[in-house]
Amino acid sequence: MSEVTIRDVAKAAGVGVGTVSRVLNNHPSVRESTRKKVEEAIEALDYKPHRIARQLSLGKTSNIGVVAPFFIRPSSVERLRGVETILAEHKYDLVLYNVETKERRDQLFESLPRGDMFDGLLIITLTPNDDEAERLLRGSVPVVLVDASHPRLNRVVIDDVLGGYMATKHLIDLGHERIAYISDILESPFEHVGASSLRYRGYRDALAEAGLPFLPEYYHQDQHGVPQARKMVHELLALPAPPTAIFAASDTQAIGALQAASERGIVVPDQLSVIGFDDIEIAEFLKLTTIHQPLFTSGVEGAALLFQCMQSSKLKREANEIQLPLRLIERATTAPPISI
Amino acid sequence: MSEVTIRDVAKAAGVGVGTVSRVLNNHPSVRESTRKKVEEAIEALDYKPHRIARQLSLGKTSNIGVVAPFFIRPSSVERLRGVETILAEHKYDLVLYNVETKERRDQLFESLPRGDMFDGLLIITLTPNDDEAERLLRGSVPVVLVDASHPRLNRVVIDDVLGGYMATKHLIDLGHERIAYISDILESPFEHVGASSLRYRGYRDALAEAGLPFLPEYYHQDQHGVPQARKMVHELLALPAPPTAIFAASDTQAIGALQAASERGIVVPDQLSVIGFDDIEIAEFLKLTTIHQPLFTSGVEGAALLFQCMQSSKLKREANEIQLPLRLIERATTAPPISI
DNA sequence: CATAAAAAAGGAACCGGTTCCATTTCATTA
DNA sequence: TAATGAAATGGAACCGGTTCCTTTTTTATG
Repeated sequence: MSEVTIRDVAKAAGVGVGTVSRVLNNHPSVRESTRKKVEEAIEALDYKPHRIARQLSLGKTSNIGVVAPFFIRPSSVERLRGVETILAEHKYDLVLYNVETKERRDQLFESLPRGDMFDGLLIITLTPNDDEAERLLRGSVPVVLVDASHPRLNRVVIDDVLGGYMATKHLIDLGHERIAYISDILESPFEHVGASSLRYRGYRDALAEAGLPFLPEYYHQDQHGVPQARKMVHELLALPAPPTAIFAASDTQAIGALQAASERGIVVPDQLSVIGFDDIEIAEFLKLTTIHQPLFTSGVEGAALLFQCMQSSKLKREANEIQLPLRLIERATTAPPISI
Repeated sequence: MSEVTIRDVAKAAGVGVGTVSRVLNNHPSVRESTRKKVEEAIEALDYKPHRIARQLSLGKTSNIGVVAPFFIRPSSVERLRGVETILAEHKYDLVLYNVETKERRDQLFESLPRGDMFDGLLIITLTPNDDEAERLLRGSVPVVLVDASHPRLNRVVIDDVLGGYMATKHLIDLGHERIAYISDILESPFEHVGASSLRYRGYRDALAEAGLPFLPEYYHQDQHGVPQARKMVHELLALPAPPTAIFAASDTQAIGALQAASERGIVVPDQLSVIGFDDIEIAEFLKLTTIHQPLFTSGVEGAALLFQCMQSSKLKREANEIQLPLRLIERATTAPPISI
């Protein structure tokens, strides 16, 4: 409808296009009387500048791109909320790339470094391999990873090994000896080295430190999601010597664990302890013991770091790493095991 | 980095820019040998077309815009998932506009009709007033409302009055006579006529039909969110004659209700029935009785309708309305009241 | 082999902004 | 009042694609 261009405005106001552009961008060297004329013409024609044209001319989009396995992870939503907070401050818009399949992931890593649609890129929970990292570095826009890591890229991370250790240690301290670990698939096609496998390392470390044996049958992995976790825990609880405690690599999976337990009439925490990871919003309501990681904050920090990089994009300094703290939140799903 | 343009490619391949463009767009009239030359040059220079420039030239963005009060409503996430499904099929990208404040809402309704950043606009859970609807209609891109309604705009809706009626009727049928309703603020700054006030109408209708009095003290409203709902329900349960059943306008608020009840040692559903609305993902896990609305489907249908409009944008036919069905899901938070 | 018709290719103009440079207008000072 | 410098303005060129019109090349036909 509104095909009013800057030239139409210029004509209507009886000035040149340059002057109209200067008015639009609050350039100081426009006489007050001229500015008024132009503003009246803009008003009269209901002119609004064409953002795409502006972007092409400026070589700048005022968008930032966010890639995330968005809908399969409630934690992504929380992170994105943090991102949004910063974006709103800077008047940047959000272009969202959701990832649910490996094809989509690869296609994005192929096309995103181009970066013509945004001035900065935030990658959440997807770890690039070395080639991909290289491409991103060569690309024209700054990149920040959140909940993913690569030595050559800016990143906001947590210590997943420590987190796995903390969770397992908590169960050990309560007196558990038969501790299972459930997680999504460690060799995930999504991630180069995923968080779950680092947490797994922490789990193994804690067991080893306590002199507890690692039992392969206590370690299950499947796609991320409540129903899959439920199924895994059913299998665990059907073992001849079932675990007395379960460490789930995410709260989502811990929910599946609680579900399975409840379906078998097993009372948590009396007969089974469950600890999760993330501390997503409903964790509190479910009274789920978990390792809290600052999800919202990770988004805020990631976006802030990205803007910082965008400002000083010239100086190719070292890749920054921001590490956020973890915290054990003891609620009501863990307790000492039943004494025999 | 990659400032390779189509002219560079043309030079390298020893052809004109037009030919390169034709190769890029699979135009038939390019000789096979020429195509090969060009493709080799593209490969050699690692050329990727500049999307913004393409958009300006084409007057088409391959983006669709989605506005939603996104992070305050888990239901929006589910809807967006549906939208994404369709988008991925069509190779469209998603530009997301989150709304958390009235200022932001108004600013968006002011600027979005311009529609230069996307080829179609989806508005979720935000109801435009008549002026805003008019602007949207005059704008250059098709618009579809999801979970919001305006007679002149395309929309995917549910019958909120019926939903409110169904929830209340369920409680009445169980034998409840003291039924409270909690909701977010009816005269919300976000919405012209919000869903909550329509559900409220259904609530009143059901009460009236059953000959039950409407008691103002059984009707509370506050900002949307778990803690606010929790507070409202604490107040309700502290009344001299507290309600025996609560209808919450959303599952999120129902969760707050459950929390408050549990904190007061009131057993659900024996001493208090709670019914929600939406059937968000955790509702099943919480065994929450609720009115199911097709959230995911609403996104799918909304996006599909939008693409349909975008295809046949010329013919200004009537505004379509797609109404999705509601379903009572009886789980474990409602039961007959205790007989006195 | 000449010629007409069809196919392929070249490149200017365009999309709608911004910016830089040249030019005009204004203000200041002698 | 003229000279000088500063401020304000006009508009061509540019950003990097696409497209249309024109020219060149190829193919088909007599």
